Amino acid sequence: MLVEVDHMDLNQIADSGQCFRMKKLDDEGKRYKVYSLSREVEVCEVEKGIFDFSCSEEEYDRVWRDYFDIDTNYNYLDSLIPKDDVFLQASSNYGKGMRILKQNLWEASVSFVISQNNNIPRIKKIIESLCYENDGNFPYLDEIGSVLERVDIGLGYREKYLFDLADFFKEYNTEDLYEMSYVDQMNILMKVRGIGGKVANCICLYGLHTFDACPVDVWVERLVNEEYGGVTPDWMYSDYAGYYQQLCFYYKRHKSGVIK
DNA sequence: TCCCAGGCATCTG
DNA sequence: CAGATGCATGGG
Repeated sequence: MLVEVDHMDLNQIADSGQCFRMKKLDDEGKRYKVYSLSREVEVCEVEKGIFDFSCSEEEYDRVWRDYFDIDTNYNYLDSLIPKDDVFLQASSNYGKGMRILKQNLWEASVSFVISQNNNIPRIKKIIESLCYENDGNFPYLDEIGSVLERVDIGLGYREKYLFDLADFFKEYNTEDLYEMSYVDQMNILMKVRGIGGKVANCICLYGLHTFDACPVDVWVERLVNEEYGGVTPDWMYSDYAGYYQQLCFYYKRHKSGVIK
C-alpha cells in the first residue's frame, strides 16, 4: 500500500518521546515496525515522501491513516510560527517531519503513567516487558492486572497507579472525553491517583489528540529557562501548543546530545 | 557514591 | 496558597 505523505520523518517521530513502541528495522531509519495496542504495521519510506504500508488499503484507511494523522497539514502549523521566535523557528526547521500520532487512549494512558520520574529508554524497556509478559501484545484493560500480579517488570511505585488507572477506565466511559474541552479533560483525568498535570497533558495530546494540551517536563522547563529567559513563550498558549512543544522538546534534547 | 529521568502525592508553614 | 520531601528503579 503506497502512500504519498508530506512532512513525515519516521526517525523524528520515533525519537520524540511521544510513543514507545516504534521499532527501527534498518540502520538508516527508513523502515519501522509500528505497534498500536494489538495491531502492527511495517512502514517503509521507499523514496522521499513515498511510504509503503504493509497493510491493505482498507486497513490503512480505517486504522493507520488516522494513527499517523495524515490529514493534518503540519506545514500550515509551521507557517503560523512567529518569525521573531528564533528557537521555535529553529525547532520547526530541525523537526521538519514531526507529527503527533493519534494513539490509542488506553495505551497512551498506561504509557505516560509509567513515564513519570523515569527516562525514555527505561520507559521503552518496561513497556516492552509488559507486552512480552502478555503474549507479545500490549495488555488490554482486562488483561493488565493479571500481568502485573504475575511478574515484577520494574515499575516501582508506579505499579499501584496502573491499578487505579484500570479502575478508572472500567468505571468511566472514556469515550466521553473526546467530546470535551481541554480543561474538562484535564479535570477528569487528574482525579485519578498517579495522574498529575504533566501526565494528564500527555494523555490529552497523545491519546485524545487535543492540540492545545502542552506537557511541561524537565526538558520543556529547561528550554523555557535557557532559550526564553524564563518567560513562558506565546506558543504555549496557542491552539497548537502541543505540537510546538513536541518540536521544541525534540530539538532541545537532540541539541544537548542526549540522543546518540 | 550521588544525580537524574517526559512527576506525583503528601506534608508543612 | 507555595514550597519541601519521599518515592522505586536503573543508568551514567
